[in-house]
Amino acid sequence: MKPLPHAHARLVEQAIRAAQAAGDLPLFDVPVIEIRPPKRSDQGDYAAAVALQLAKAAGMNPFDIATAIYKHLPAADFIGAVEVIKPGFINFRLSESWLRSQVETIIAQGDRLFQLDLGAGRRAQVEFVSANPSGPLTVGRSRGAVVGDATARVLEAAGYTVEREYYFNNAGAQMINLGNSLRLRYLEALGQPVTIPDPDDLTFYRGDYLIDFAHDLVKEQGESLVDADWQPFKAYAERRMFEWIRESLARVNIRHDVFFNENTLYDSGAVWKTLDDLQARGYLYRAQLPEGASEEERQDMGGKGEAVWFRSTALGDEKDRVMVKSDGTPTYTLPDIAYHVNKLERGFDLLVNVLGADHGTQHKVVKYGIQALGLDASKINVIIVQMVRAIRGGKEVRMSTRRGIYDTLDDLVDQTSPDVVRYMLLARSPNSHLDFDLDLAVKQSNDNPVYYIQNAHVRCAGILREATARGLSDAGADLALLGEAELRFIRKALELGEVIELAATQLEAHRVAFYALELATLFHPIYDSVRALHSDVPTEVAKARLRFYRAAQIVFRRVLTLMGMSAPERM
RNA sequence: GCGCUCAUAGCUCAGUGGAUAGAGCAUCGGUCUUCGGAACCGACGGUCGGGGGUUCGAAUCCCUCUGGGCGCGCCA
Repeated sequence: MKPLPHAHARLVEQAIRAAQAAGDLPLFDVPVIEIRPPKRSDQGDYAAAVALQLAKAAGMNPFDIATAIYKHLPAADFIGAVEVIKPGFINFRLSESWLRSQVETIIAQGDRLFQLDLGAGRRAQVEFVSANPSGPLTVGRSRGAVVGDATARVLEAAGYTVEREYYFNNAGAQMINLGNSLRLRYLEALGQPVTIPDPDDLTFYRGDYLIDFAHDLVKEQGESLVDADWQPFKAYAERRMFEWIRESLARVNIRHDVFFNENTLYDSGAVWKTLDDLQARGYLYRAQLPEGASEEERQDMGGKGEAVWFRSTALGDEKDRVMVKSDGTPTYTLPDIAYHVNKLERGFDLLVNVLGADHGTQHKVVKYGIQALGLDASKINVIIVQMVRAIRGGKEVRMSTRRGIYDTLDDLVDQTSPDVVRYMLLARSPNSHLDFDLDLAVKQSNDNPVYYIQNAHVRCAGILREATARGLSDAGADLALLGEAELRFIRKALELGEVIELAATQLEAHRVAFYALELATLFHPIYDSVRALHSDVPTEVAKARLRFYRAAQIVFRRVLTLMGMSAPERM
């Protein structure tokens, strides 16, 4: 099954060429033809504005162009009627008999409904979450998690082979800080005199979970670690956090295929090789200050030793970036570039990074790095997910993992449900900010679009269950008995193809969430009036309607699954 | 100050240069001999932040102003 706009567009394109050949239209390059459902149903099921766009190129008035296209339009089984309207719109209406037949098509497709082949089996990788394992997964991070997973699902539906990857960021200073923080808590748990740093000391992680870890560690290791440095503590904290984050993600139905460990980039030498390659291409220099540093910067940054700088300004960056600090250790950016080199080496055709807004600059530098190495940076696509602001009691809760202030995904799931959380975090354009009112989320979780959508599925399942109990089968139903309301739903259901295509090509998985709500909004009134098992309904009509509900159930299940949500049989 | 991003109904938000800008929630008023009820119907609610521009056509593109968020580290 292909999205219907393509099918229409092909007809229009053929018509334009035929009209040109016949001399009804002048010669011009045929543009990409956009077909879409109009806002109002009396304007047809699909409409083309191509004649208006062509007016200038063709030197004709739009209505005459539309008429010429109409005249040469080939026949097609899915087309019912075509109209040319005032300024030059061409409005298509789907054939009713064809629509009826789509009920069987939908049932036959089942869980592969609108499984597209845009990806043609090419390999895509979606990297998301990729949080430092320094604290539990926050609500803010969870947004990227949900968006990332939904994007992966949409790409799968579009025909890509998708890998979900978590870049496990376990090298670097923050993890050492984490190890040191746990070490303090460990000594504290042993009753040794320790001074817990004050809240402004951001090298100390103050979350209570480290206190729990410390007590567990005492149970497991006793006093054997009193003289140890940060290393065993880092390793322990990392392992525990890793398990925790993975469990939290699993609760909302998110599972990564690959956990890519930053340390391996060091172990394999990839980090230093990337540095050498940048050097060989002439993009590095050693200096205390970046080239062209201002007097101000000289004063701010003077006194430090020589660092290795990446001349990213040569590629359009606003300033050069440090790759190796004056103490000889790399910044985060260098392994990140090495990581993306690694991704490209693994042969993915499409790379998607889901990042928080606070990493908005970082990915640009990585791209400059990839470019500097002569690799194809255009394969790297970035979804910037804007920040989530948590609101509680009408006030903003400033979140900070280091300070130990945060709302976790676990808390939210505990208070609502995995499906509610997924939907709330998905049903929003990624680049719009999200104010998450936690009180409201909990309070309204029973009066939520999520249940409205799921209830559509429940109702379909329920009626089919009841039909089975009554010994009524929908096999061989006469779909000619379906009414206008049912066909209206089928029309909308067939838009799923376009939704998947747009969501995949534009990397906008939230479209699925809004579409699902529209579909449910259309469904419930139909369900209310189109009865199947009522005693007034003749058996043949009942069978046709049951067939319709079977198709509807498949559509809802497909849509819910695309969002990573459950499709319950009962509620 | 610079960069990115956002501003659409009371609230939370959709809206791929097309025709009369849409949902959910809230509010108000109805439906329901319950069968399948987390349901249905209706009403209220808009200078698409302000101002210019491009276009046959702008919520959508460009400029500018205002107001939020994020970034601007030899942190990650």
